[in-house]
Amino acid sequence: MKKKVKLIDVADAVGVSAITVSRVLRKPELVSEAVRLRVTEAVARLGYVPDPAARALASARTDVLGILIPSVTNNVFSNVLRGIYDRVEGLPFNIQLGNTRYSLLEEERLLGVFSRQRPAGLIITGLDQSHRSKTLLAQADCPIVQIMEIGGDPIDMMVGFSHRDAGRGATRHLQERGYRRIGFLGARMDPRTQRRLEGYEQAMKEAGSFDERLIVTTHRASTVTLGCELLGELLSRTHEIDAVFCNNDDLAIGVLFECQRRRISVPDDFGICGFNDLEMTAVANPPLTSVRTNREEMGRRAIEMLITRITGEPIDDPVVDLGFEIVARQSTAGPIAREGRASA
Amino acid sequence: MKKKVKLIDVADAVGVSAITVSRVLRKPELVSEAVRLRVTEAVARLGYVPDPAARALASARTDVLGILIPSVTNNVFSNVLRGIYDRVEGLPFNIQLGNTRYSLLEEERLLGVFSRQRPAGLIITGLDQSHRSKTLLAQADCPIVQIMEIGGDPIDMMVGFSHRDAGRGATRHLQERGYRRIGFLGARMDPRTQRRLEGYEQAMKEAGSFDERLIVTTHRASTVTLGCELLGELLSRTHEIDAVFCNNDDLAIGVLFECQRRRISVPDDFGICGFNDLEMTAVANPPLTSVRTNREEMGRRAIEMLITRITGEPIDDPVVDLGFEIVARQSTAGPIAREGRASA
DNA sequence: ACTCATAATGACAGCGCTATCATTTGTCAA
DNA sequence: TTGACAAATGATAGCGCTGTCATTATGAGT
Repeated sequence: MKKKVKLIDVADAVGVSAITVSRVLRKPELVSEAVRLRVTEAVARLGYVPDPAARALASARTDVLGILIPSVTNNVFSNVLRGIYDRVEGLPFNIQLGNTRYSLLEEERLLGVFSRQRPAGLIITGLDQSHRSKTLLAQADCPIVQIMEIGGDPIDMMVGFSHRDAGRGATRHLQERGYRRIGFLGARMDPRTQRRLEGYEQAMKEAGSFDERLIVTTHRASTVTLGCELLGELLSRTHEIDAVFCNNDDLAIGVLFECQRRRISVPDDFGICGFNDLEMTAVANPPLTSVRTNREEMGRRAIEMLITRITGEPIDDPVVDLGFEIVARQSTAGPIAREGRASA
Repeated sequence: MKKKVKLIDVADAVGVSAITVSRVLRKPELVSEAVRLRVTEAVARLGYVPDPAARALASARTDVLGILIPSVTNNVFSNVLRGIYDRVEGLPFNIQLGNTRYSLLEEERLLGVFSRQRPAGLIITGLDQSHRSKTLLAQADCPIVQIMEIGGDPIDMMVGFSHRDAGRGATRHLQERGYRRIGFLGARMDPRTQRRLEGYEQAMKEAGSFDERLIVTTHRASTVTLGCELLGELLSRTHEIDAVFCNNDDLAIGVLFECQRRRISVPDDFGICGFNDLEMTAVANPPLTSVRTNREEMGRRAIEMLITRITGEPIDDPVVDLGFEIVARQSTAGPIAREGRASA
């Protein structure tokens, strides 16, 4: 391994002081063009790359943007991540990803690790941080964006949408299409799923058709297979069901598969509404209605908000509501008019 | 923001020197038990957390394990990631994730960023690094694991399986089940997909049924919708097709959906074999045959190999073949005996 | 001509920690 | 008792960079 090229090596090569080279790299506007060009050339020629640790130690600041998400395998978060990586491309920042695995304790631990690094900015998922986490965030001394949801007091900034409204909107859509006995299937009951359930409950109560037996939830992570199982569970409780609002599209696809298997006709006998609008829903048979949320945009916006704050520009609104859209497809086209649903 | 607690603060509180506190944290076996206990207590009481930048600068070593993967949205890699995060939990290391987006240039750039941090270990995807990347890796002075594939000379260590063998295995499975005119659908033609195609070609040539028109590939990222489209493309070329080997399960699900739509009977008229064995394949209608690969295990093993090397223990074999398994399900149960396939 | 502001560069210290070597203390064989 | 050696602890000197202030050169205003 050849010896590392340091700032001073570049400086010596050009015949300036180390600090001038540093300035060419950090604040080029402070250096005359002539010197700047010679330094840039020498940096390239010698293959100099700054040492991030030394830089962090000396400047009490890093180029790290810390991201805390609860899962790397969940589609929803990887979509957000893609937006984040997209937007950060070409900018002088580095993404550091923390996987909290839906654990508040792990979130605290990672926040500790991150904040010791004096990040340039932080992105954290959701509104429900622990008290200790909030303390850590308050001390972090960098811009912070909470993503996925909006509501309550932002720690600093927020970008997301109201899961409660989305849950209510999806349920109302089913009601408008003529479904009455609408079930709720929820897995991985994290705070956002919880609020979608609240929206569902509200819509059902408003329609006077709320019934606890229609709600099936589990803390297990959601999968397509689980969608099949949960539908089975729901149907075993009561057959007087004519639609289901699934908390995400994996469950919805599972429900669809299970309906195919049980020869339950979708949407005539049974309506299905998913959540997240994964691309697959559009080509299923029948295509599935789902709630579209712009997750990549959420990632991009979060980065933009951080950058804006880091560069010291003013922010118009610290809370950005990205909204949602009910994408109505055939799976909720409406029931065939008849008394209740024929048993499978 | 309250003032940061430093090593020296802890040392003063206990009445020892800073270096002793450092040793309690780094190499506790060098410190007497009495002192160690008092220091540990003070660390907890004062809430001291070491500064990673200072540590990195002084020791020329970090606790960072750098991971380079081509995509964060692709299931395959997020499964590997999960294994990695699982295995690293509780260990004194931090994962730093780099997203190369299938770009060798971005891989080089990230490798530069990573190696400047003097990581404790590196995990990199695949065998096909650029020359510059290989140079950087050779200079990295830390253990390195190449994941996803095996073959060729390992830079240091490897864990994965032969994609060529897997592609051949899947094709042979279709042949054994009586399918003859077997198409190949491939998206995102990365090196691994390429080698699966080679395996397919080999099997088809061995059976004397190779035909270029049976191969449909694209560089677009694979999606379920794309699976529908590619099947359409394939069928528009020739109707004499009785099965298809899809390069991953997204495509396979899309093909299945498209078959449902075109009323092509699976598996009687048409066999479908996917790749990766996503959980969803097992509950589709009919359940899809797929090639199972243990991706989480791959992540875990990669971490274990790094740890073993970091702690200086000997490694039994630097190349670990995790193999694959053809999970035969109904979608390849075999064609109904008749002349060719009836046109849709 | 002389101040004063501005631009361009440099000297120096120090960020918080650990590697290295030095020193102190305790232990034991001769 | 004494020297030799190991165990425990400390003093010192950086790691590679940037913040801060100082210095020099340049030009404008009176």
